[in-house]
Amino acid sequence: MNTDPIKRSLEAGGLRCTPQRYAVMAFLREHEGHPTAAEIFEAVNRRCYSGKDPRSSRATTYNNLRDLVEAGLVREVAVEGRAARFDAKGLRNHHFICDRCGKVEDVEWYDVPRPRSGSLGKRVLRECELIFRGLCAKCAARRSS
Amino acid sequence: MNTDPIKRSLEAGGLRCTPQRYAVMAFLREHEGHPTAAEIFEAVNRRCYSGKDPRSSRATTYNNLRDLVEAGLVREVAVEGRAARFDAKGLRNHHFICDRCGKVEDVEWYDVPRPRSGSLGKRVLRECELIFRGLCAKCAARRSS
DNA sequence: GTGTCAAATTAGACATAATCTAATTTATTG
DNA sequence: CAATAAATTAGATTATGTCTAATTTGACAC
Repeated sequence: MNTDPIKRSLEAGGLRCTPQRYAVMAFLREHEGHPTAAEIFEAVNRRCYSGKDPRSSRATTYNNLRDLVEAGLVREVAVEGRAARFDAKGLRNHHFICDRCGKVEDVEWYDVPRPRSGSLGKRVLRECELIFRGLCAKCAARRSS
Repeated sequence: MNTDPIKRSLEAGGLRCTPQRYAVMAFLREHEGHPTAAEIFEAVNRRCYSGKDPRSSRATTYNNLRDLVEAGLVREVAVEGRAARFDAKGLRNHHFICDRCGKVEDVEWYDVPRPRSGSLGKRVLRECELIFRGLCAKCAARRSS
């Protein structure tokens, strides 16, 4: 009986369940932050997520991230900066980006009022995310010291 | 008498007013979209914004974009995708990102209700931007054809 | 358990985006 | 005009991401 949630979500997304994909999903699900592809690549090669030899090539990690994003299982986080960042598509979050250190933190989701009628013209709205900016708790504490 | 707004804004930001910087600011102020650094580099080398030889090296364009962002005169737009995108810090906008074609469009600003008390913990909030996602007018029209 | 086969992986080459470096130029100021 | 720190430069370098052809493999049918 197939009860593993990662395996089920891959299959639901039309993707084969390979050890490399499993490792990426497992890492993103237990990792709190928003890692870059390089961080994900290093992680899946450092620790065994799937019980098998975890080695994965860089191209595979990039390919898999793209496939998982397209399948809706992983989301790329909209942040400034050089490298793309990812998180597993669990609960939706808003994000807080620190002006000083650049850290991206999850903020509990709440629904945002839609823009007033006509504001979006003929666009079709799917989602509305908030990006908060300011100083994270750590940088705010440093500034007032 | 120094009345040029670009020159004044550079000086207010603590930066020397060089022809290369002037050209970047001028381009971003009149450009509606959110160009990449490569597009900015090509533009400032294609057309004379400052009345002088517009040539600028790639490193200079990148250096200047970084300095202008740090000085608060230009903002990097938070979007997914490979290359950073920029706009001049004029009127604040929200953004609409198309799921299909990736285009980033400005949406007229309105203030968003702040998150409920305690939600942000000890962070210091400066700004709250909305990112809308869905289909742009063009892609929405194509889909229903 | 075996065979099939399309999906996926691989390793390294390649492409794109962005940064670094040391020498040189220049904007600003006195 | 001279001084000087800020800025520019050109190309090397690094970081990020993609491509390619050969090989492997997950899932399925039998």
